[in-house]
Amino acid sequence: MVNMEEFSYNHHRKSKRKLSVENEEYSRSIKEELQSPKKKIKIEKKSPKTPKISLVKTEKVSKIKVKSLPKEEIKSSKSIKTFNVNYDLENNDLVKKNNKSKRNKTSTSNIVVSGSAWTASELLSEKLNIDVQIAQNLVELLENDNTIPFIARYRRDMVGEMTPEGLRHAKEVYETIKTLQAKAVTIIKTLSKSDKLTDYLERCIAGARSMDELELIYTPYKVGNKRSKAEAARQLGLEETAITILNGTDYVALEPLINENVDGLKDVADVELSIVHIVADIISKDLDILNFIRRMITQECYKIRIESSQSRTVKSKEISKNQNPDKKKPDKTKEKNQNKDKKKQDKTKEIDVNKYQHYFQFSNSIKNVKPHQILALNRGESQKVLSVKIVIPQWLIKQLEDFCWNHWMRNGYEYPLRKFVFEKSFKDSYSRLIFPFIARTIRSDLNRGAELAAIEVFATNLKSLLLQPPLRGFHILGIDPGFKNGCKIAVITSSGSVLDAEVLYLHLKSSYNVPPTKDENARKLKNILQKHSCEIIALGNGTACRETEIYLSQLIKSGWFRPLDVRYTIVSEQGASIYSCSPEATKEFPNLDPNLVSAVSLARRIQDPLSELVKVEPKHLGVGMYQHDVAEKLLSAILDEVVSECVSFVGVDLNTASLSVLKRIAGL
DNA sequence: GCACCGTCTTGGTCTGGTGA
DNA sequence: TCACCAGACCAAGACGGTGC
Repeated sequence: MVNMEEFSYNHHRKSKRKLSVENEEYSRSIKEELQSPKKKIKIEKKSPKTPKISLVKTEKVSKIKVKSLPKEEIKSSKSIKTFNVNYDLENNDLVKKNNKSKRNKTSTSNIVVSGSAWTASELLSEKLNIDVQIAQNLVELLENDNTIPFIARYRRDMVGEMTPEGLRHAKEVYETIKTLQAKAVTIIKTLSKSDKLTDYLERCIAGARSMDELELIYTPYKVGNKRSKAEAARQLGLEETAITILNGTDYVALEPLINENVDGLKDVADVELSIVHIVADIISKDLDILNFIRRMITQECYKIRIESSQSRTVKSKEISKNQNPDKKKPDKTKEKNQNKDKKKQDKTKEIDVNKYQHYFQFSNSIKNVKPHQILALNRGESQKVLSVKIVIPQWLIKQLEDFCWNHWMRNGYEYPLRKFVFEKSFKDSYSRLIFPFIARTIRSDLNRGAELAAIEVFATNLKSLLLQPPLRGFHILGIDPGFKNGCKIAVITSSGSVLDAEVLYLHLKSSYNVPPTKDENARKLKNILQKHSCEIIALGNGTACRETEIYLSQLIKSGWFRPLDVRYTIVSEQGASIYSCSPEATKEFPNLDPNLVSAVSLARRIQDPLSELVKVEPKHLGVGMYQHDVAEKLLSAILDEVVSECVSFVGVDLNTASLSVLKRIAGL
């Protein structure tokens, strides 16, 4: 039997919604009233948009009025009892007791009323634990398309001196709230179209404070898939029988239902199977079960594991590699399968399978698994190298089964058929519906968390990169190294204008005995540096970087550049070539070869990193973890904000700033 | 702003292969 | 033969682009 206390619902709003002891009896009776289909609830809405709803107790419990009231009044009034029942421990108890009186109903009637309706600013204030007024200001600012850097810099007083990081988090929460609102509207529309919407249900939907909660309320009302087994069984007219068996309201015999001319009703086994499909469907969509599962995932996350192994495709590829083709002649069926697998294997052909070696026998609890591991597993899975699965311990499955048993089987007539159908249905429901649902929920939760973590890492790295200290007041020579096409070099002034640009071959020749000082290219390099009094070299870190570095260090060691004191530094080339071919670069350097533009860009990257790096799209700067696996839209939105934030932080000289920098100024 | 279309994602189910 | 598993398939909805 399930110990309900183990599953006390650790909800962040628990304190707000907890059912007070003095209200328990009252709430129970209200709940029974609400669940009774015969009695109607009178609803009075003062504001047509977002009514604040509370249930007002009158003399007779059967008369319940829903009234719109100011928040303070709701809090202070003793005569008015707010109806804040939800899925916590007390409530589960409540639901159990109510079940006795509602055995004949299907699970869809068992809806638990949520908190009162809310406005975006109220929910934002609640979720972020900030003042309602600040939340309201924030919502207004965001609604008016003010960017995070702008708010952080010029509207700080309105948002309680929030940091840019805090504002970004607040914006994310606000976006979620907006999505929640939109989803609630869609659900209400859908339900009203199918005539399933009641005032009560509408309030529940409007009061849902998270996607999970909304999903829980909506799930029992989702239209079944026409192709599903349960729907097919319902088409045979077996739903009523299935519900009677599940609730145990009567003895049922299957023989009278047999019809030899109809598929699914041909014999007792057929009828039984169809009933099992319906019961399995009811179990998987029951609100209390879904609620239990959600708590199970939250509270037992240390016990639920995510595991990965080599995919079958990779395994079979390895086996076929090791096997001697002459030794065994493949039979026809195997040949057919091999052809089928060949396509899949081709996909993994070019992927370095060994990259995923750490994940060939990977196992971790979903609580402890790291975001980068989730992203790696996802990538491995999408490349068909890994197969990832969620593992739920047997005892947890047993607990779920016990919960289901207590939910339906504790009451009603006991007879072997009922017991048999329930056991079979639970097995079917778990394997076909519940487990895939749990796995999907866990994976999507983990993915969401991992994506956010990856974006956060990206944003932090980008910020550090952009805020590197500049090296002002020097002439700088940039080198974009290369073998076949030579090293592209460019000298810039202290203000970034191009003085000289050409191609030299700055690496040791095949005959290593020839010192670089005897090389014509070394002489040319020396002349350029002396001509422009340039002592700093920015060397790109791409192809031929090491060879060019050796060449330069040998020249410096031998005192080749004297009397100049030449030094070099290695600069990241990420995005430089993309920028050099962009329309912006063509506009800036109309007469310069794009290859030489990248050398200019490298020199500018150490002279004024921020001004140069803002010209490149943040995602091309290569400072992110699994950046190609996260939602591109969200990533670019956040990175754009980080860039604006950095530009605002450093400040801009309007007379000299490029268009790319001016575009990033907050508020412009 | 709206309708339309194609593409992608998600949820649910089925099918066929594998190994005990 | 059966249970289990991976992958394929399908339907519905979401989303983005395009044209009016």
